[in-house]
Amino acid sequence: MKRQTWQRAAVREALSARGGFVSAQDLHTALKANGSPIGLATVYRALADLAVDGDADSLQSSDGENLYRACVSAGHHHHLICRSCGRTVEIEADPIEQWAAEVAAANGFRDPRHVVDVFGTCSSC
Amino acid sequence: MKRQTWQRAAVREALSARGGFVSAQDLHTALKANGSPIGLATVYRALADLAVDGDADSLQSSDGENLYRACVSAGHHHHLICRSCGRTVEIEADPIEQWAAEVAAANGFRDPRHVVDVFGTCSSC
DNA sequence: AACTAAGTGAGAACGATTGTCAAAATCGCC
DNA sequence: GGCGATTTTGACAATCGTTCTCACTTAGTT
Ligand SMILES: [Mn+2]
Ligand SMILES: [Mn+2]
Ligand SMILES: [Zn+2]
Ligand SMILES: [Zn+2]
Repeated sequence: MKRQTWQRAAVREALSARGGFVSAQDLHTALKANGSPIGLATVYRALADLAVDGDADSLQSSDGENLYRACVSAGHHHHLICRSCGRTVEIEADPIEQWAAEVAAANGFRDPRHVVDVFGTCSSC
Repeated sequence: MKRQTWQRAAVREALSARGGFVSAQDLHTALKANGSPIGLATVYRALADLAVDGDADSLQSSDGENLYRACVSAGHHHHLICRSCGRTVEIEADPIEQWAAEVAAANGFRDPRHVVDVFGTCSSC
């Protein structure tokens, strides 16, 4: 059974406090800066769990880091991410969902998953 | 000026010989298995150059590896990739191109780029 | 309180990628 | 063909994000 620890709560809360996407390392640094003695490995584990449970979105940055963000909308969705400041807008992509399913089926691919993220420069940047 | 070396030619050729996406390490292993004394760092450099020059597609796998593939169709396109055997189909995504541009503009994002890849299990797997 | 399985964390280990730098190879030129 | 300036190579070290190890702690149960 999954146990409730102050560490997981702290990660959850720190992630929400941050607006956009953060790396595990940055979140760990932020937590320590606030006096928390939480371990780095624990932050990694908590974030991975949150992502699995659908409570956080995750994506890899262009330089290979895994970034996490407290999920605001439930269910499947995609992201519009500012490549300068990290500001993120969650977007629906109804036309894409169907398109992905169709193109997979048309080529004999089963169990399709897709990665659809749009990067750009936001109006503030 | 860019010099022509047998190493770059070998990487180019090995990449074409492979059908789908390969990691630098795997391609290096394949080259060595064929008797080539090429160095690993050189394979990394050659692949990066090919990608920059538009002669190879690149993407990061879900576990963070950079994968490369000899580009067959010129211009912008997307991929349908078998997560089991790496077989890749290049696909057009006309509906997505327009959708991405629209959703970026609607949210005030400039200079939009998008990542659209569909993963699945191909009919042979 | 006692028990037990799950969770934690400091540090080691890992793995893909990049940096270093002396030796080797390419290209333009004579 | 030979020369020299410049680029490229490759063995190896270094980086860096992430995962593993394992002794210790703790949540949840009885
Ligand atoms: Mn999201
Ligand atoms: Mn392609
Ligand atoms: Zn921005
Ligand atoms: Zn396949």
